[in-house]
Amino acid sequence: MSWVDNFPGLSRLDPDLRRRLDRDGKVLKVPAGQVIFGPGSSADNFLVLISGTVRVQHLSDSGRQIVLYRINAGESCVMTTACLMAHDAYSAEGITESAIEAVAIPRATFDDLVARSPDFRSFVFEAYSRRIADLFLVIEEVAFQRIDIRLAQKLLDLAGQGDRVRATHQQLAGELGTAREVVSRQLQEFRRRDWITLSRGEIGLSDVPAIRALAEA
Amino acid sequence: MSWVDNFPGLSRLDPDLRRRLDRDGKVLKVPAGQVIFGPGSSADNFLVLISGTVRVQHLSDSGRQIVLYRINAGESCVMTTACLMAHDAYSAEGITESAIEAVAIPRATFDDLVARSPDFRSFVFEAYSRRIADLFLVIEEVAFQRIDIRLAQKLLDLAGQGDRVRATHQQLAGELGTAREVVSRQLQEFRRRDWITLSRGEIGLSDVPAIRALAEA
DNA sequence: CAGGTCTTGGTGACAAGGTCACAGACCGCG
DNA sequence: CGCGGTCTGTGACCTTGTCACCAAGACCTG
Repeated sequence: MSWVDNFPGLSRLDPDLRRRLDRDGKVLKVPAGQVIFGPGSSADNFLVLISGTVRVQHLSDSGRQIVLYRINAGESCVMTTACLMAHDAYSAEGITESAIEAVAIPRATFDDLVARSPDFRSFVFEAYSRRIADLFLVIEEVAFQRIDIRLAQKLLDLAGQGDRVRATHQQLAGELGTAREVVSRQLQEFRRRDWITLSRGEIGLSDVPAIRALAEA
Repeated sequence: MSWVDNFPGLSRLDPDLRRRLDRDGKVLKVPAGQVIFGPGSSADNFLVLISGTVRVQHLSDSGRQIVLYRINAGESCVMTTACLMAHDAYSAEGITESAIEAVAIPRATFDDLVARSPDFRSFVFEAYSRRIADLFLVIEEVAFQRIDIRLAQKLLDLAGQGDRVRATHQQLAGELGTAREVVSRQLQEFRRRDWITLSRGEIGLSDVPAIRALAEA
């Protein structure tokens, strides 16, 4: 039983290629809140996440921030890979949101696997496809969607199955690429409608159906 | 002499792989203003541009539009490729801005070249890197940059070496992902400062240094 | 040429969102 | 308890987006 079994896209690989992955890939554990890549740091590896999540965000010169996408367990950091391949500056940074386990696959092994395995190739290209779709969605939302709707979506997203969100207004603003004041005001409006309850660092969702209705408007 | 010679990234290929590209790649000519890919149409080819440019844009439900990037001669449509590989809907459309010549490389040939040639792999990954950087830039601009600065940049960009831009206000709005009225008002402001002259379908740049100063602010 | 129609551009009024300034509430800690 | 740091609330103001409508130019057709 090796980490490779956690990846649906990789489990079909040839036995000897799997052995190669097992042998060359180094398992890393990183605690929460660490910057694992960003402008400056150029790790020379293809990273694949076994557990935990990594938030990828962009910081503007003006100090504002936007979350581009999250890398979840079973996914890989293809974006960084492309930039590393092209020896290019990657203008986003990746931060661990929880403690993570990841496998670092050296560039040479990555290249070899791409060359030898159609399954590995489709693993890589599917990962690209998902990320690009994520970026398109971010552009669509930032350019054309109302902030109240985006905030409602984000609250539901961050709450998951539960009914509360642990985040400061500043953090929510960073998720959406807007300003803290805007989030504060929208949350006030939601509270006025009795959709949520507010306390320091936490938001309780008391009328999920109403929030969902707005999010899907 | 074949089209392959036009591509710096491909000219280093092995002679027999180049022959394979020559044999399997079909040269297409498409007139200006055609939609060559978009939601619905899923061409099963890796496209590479010999001449002309293709504008890739996204249409929102609300009828607004934004230009994501342009594919120039010597570049390829990697984004579509990733989505095709993953059998995924591509939510942007590509439109020829001029008459183009392109080479369509069948999926099987593409896959084979990725497997066999390190040079072809780096051609593909570099193309990804460039596109991803473009998308990051779009997100940064839409989310954080003022519209007057973006409009100034776009005017300089579209003017190229010349001092005039042939475009309607509506088209400029589509470039920037904003509304036509916003562009009209900003252009009025620029004219009030004697930076530009306005006529139907055309903008003359009379004070390029001033426009550049704003664009670089 | 007159009249109709479509495209393009201009503008006022208003709504939504971003910026700035500042105040008050809460938190942990000595 | 008092103090500094973080988090939240809010008013004023500016920029951007939306809506409604009009006018000028282009183009077509009888």
